[in-house]
Amino acid sequence: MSRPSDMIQGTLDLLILKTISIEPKHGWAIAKRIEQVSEEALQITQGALYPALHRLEQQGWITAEWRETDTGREAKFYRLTKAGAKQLKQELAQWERLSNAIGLVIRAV
Amino acid sequence: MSRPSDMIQGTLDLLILKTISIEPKHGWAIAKRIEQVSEEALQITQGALYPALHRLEQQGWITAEWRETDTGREAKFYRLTKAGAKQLKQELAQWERLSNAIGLVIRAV
DNA sequence: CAATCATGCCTAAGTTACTTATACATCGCG
DNA sequence: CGCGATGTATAAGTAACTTAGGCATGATTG
Repeated sequence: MSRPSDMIQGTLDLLILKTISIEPKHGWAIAKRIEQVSEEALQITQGALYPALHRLEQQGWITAEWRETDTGREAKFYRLTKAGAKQLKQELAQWERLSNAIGLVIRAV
Repeated sequence: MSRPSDMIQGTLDLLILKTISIEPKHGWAIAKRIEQVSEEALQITQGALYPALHRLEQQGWITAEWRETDTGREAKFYRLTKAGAKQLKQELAQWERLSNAIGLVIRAV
């Protein structure tokens, strides 16, 4: 038992891609940003975050580079690739399509 | 490889509960109804449907009864229990909360 | 009248993306 | 100098799918 969680399965990739599309960030900052923007409704655990980042990197949708953070430590900054931007667009469209569809069902009478 | 699918993981229970909350239905009809109401955006495969129904029944959220369909054949009609109605309410609230949160993230600038 | 499609229920094996738990390192602070 | 915050990472377990079957009956059609 684990549900209900503070995640909708399969949306993490979308959230990550969207977040770094605005500005490259390191993993920890990506998670914090998503949590903050969602008003703490979404919680990104590290066990979900890092595997997702590696997944996205392996797909060629993001690339990593070690840089220094504001706080003066080394961290892996991720940015979108061109393929990643395309993927983001697709995942956004897919999300809109499916979440609207669910809306139709749950508001049906 | 299987994604992207025509499902958002974890929402099938909600869709089923909502659908039979309007009127008891048999499995096959539930799937057809969801597909129709969603304007074919959602596709419910039988491999997802029947395990979900058994899951929900085991949780005590729905109960089954063999009855005759319009087309004159025997089918298992499912209806919501009281606990199921409560569960539906919770899952609706959870969906609203999380899908809104995702909306915040994907519309952030 | 036989074949095929639609209706209806079901299960097994494989995959994916989570959860939970753990490990490790550095920095700032009291 | 210990502890919380910052930062990356992996392993084991699990839930809910996908894919691919199987089975039975009623209706349609060539």
